[in-house]
Amino acid sequence: MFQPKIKEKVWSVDIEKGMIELWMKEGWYEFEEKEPIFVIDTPPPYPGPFWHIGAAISYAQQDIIARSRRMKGYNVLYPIGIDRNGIPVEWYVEKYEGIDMWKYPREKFVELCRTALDKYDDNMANIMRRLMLSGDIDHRYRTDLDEYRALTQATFIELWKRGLIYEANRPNNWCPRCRTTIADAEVEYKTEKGKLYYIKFPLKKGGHVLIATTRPELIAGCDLVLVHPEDDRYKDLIGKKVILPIYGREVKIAADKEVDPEFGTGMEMVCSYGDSVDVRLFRKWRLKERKVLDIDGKLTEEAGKYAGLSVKEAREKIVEDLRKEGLLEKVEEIEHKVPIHDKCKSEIEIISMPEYYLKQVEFVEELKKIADEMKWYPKKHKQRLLDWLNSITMDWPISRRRYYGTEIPLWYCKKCGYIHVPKPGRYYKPWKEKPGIKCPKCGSEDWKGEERTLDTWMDSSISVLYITGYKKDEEKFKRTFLKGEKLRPQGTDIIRTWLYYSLLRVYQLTGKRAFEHVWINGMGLDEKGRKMSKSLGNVIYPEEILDEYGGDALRFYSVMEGAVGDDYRISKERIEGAFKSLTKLLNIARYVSMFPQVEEVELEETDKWILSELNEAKERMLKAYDEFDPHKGIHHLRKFTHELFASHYIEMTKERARENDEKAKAVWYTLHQVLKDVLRLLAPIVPAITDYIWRSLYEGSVHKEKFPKVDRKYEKYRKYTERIVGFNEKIWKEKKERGLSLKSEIKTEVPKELKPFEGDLRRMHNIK
RNA sequence: GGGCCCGUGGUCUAGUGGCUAUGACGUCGCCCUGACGUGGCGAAGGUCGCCGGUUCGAAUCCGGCCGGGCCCACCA
Repeated sequence: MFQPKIKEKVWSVDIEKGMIELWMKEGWYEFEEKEPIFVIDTPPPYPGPFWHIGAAISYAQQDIIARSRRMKGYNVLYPIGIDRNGIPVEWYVEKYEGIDMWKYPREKFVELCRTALDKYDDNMANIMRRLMLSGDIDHRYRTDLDEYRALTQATFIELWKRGLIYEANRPNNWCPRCRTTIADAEVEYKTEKGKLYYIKFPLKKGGHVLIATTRPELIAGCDLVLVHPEDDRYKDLIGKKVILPIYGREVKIAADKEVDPEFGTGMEMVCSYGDSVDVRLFRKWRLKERKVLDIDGKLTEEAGKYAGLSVKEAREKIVEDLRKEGLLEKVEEIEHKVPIHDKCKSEIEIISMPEYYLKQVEFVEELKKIADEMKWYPKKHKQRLLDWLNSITMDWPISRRRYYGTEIPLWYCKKCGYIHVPKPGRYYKPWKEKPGIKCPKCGSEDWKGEERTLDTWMDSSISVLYITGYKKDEEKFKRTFLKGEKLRPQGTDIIRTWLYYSLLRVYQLTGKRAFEHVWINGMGLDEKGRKMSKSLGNVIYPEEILDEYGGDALRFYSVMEGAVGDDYRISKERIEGAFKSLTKLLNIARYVSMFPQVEEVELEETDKWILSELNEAKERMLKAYDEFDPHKGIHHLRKFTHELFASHYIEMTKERARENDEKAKAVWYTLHQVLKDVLRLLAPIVPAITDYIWRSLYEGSVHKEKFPKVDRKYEKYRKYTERIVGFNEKIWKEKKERGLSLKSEIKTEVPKELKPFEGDLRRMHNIK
């Protein structure tokens, strides 16, 4: 009699692995036919040899949302994807194959990229399984599939036909390292120590003025010198001319109130292009652009004798020359911000190139409305999107001069320049395919295929359309995208890229807002609150944690730890603490498993009391799940389980449970009732241990269960909680102080408020 | 320069006007009972960032400051 069904006394990673294998065999989480539908547009991670533990944790948190929605009764569409387009794999191939992309046959290079990506694809999938993501990992989509790229191209073609895409030759952010134009959203700034050079510019009428600049190498591109209109020092010079040092060209002096008289000498030279201010000033003053830099970031013929030098070399050289000529007045050390490419962190130059643009400026107001309509978790991050929307002043350059991306599906007639746009639906590679038609304008068959690819955000930004069957399965699209609730979970770092571009593209294509819910997770930092990076040597890899503590412990830890949307520190010590909680849960179940399951019988007061507290924990936890923030409910649930249930209820009823009468059955019934509900409530967070326990004791799997219903039947019993806990603690303490064992007899009175529980309390404490 | 967020014992965390501020992890004692490699009891540890205001009463509301983080922006 009363033998536990659960044998293990300690939770273990091996049991967890066994559960994962079991689930894989059973094949789970097919998308079903029923409604309501809940769509989760999970960020497809980029494959690589290492996965950041913080990223891994955020996927676990998304899975908790998916599982909790399922248990709430939703049919959850939760696809898993891998993002494979773009620059990182190109670098990887260049580095590990020791080749230069530009000097390598494109077709072969693309093949090498694919092979490299495949190598890490499985690695990612394995970590996802260990994290116990309940999405369809086996049928994960990839953004470089022909089908996916065909959809990206189809959306390009549609927007092209609607006149939202155009080509223009404009100054843009140019990454010399990656040899491509990039969008403002991909630009970051870093603070750097730099030098401010004070240079003498001779005046045409004689004498000279002093101009301060950080970019002396760009003097060749100078087409205007500006002063503040109210600056008394220079009022007389407005309209006069200066002579550029080295080059001898004459340049006009003009007044513009944007000039800060306090900075440098209060006199500014405007060059093509030192920074984004120059770009604006060039447009404003209709200046003549001179291409001083080429695509490799080297100076051109325009720069005279400095042609062929890199920016750095040219700067040193020209400073030296100026010094020799006595034109360098002084050099000042300053800190300034330089724009860098978010992917490769190298400095960006502003260069004019012909690029394709997608209109975005005219959509900003509508997108602000959409930002307001969506529910944000947590609310505060909405501001980041609004800030970004408010800073958009130009359209989105979408063409990239790279190889591993979705090709721009266009051909140009070599004879008459006609642009051929193919029919949507297929995946086109114009750099190696012929369109197979005659030019409708001139009849020529001589075409030049477009060689550029699209910004990878053009692909990723339609993930929610791809997963809901847009342009492929109208029925599915209607049920999921149009009728379902859609959630976008993602990190703070990609609000202005992935989130913004998704909202823009989906709105342009469907006229709808892409999501009802936006859930923003915080970033995982190291134990001291610093970013994890290889250079700091503070990186923790998910495999390490998964091998040592398992996915359940990591998931439980992440829920115990931080509130949604805030950064949090990752601590092994605390993950270990989470693991201990799992062992405690296992042992609670082990105890319960000693007793048979019975039909509901007449309950004693103690039983009703714990059920009232169970309901309280339940209500809090369910509410937390509703708000996609299980953290809000988990502390109370843990307290209920470990303290009220394990320490108080179980101890109070231990004696009664060992009888074999109706009163014992009441305990048995209650024990199982509580355990089942606790398991159901915890199942989304710790899927392995809850299912292990469930399958050991009950029918089926806990993951096929629904959340328990709220039941306030015994609500009034909650008022006893404080007294019961207080009374028990008092007795424990008293026995302790008197050196008595907990089993030994004690003489005391049960307070009259606790009369309903007197029997259980007397047996528990052995009160005579 | 503008904006946003945050600031509770060593660490994490509950708590949006009201009993001596919650709990966890960790630390230090003691104890072990038949679900528990665990558990129980106890101890140390916080002027709830600082200052002022509102109020009978503030961690909680208001203002200012300090500190930390983030975003945006034209300092060449």
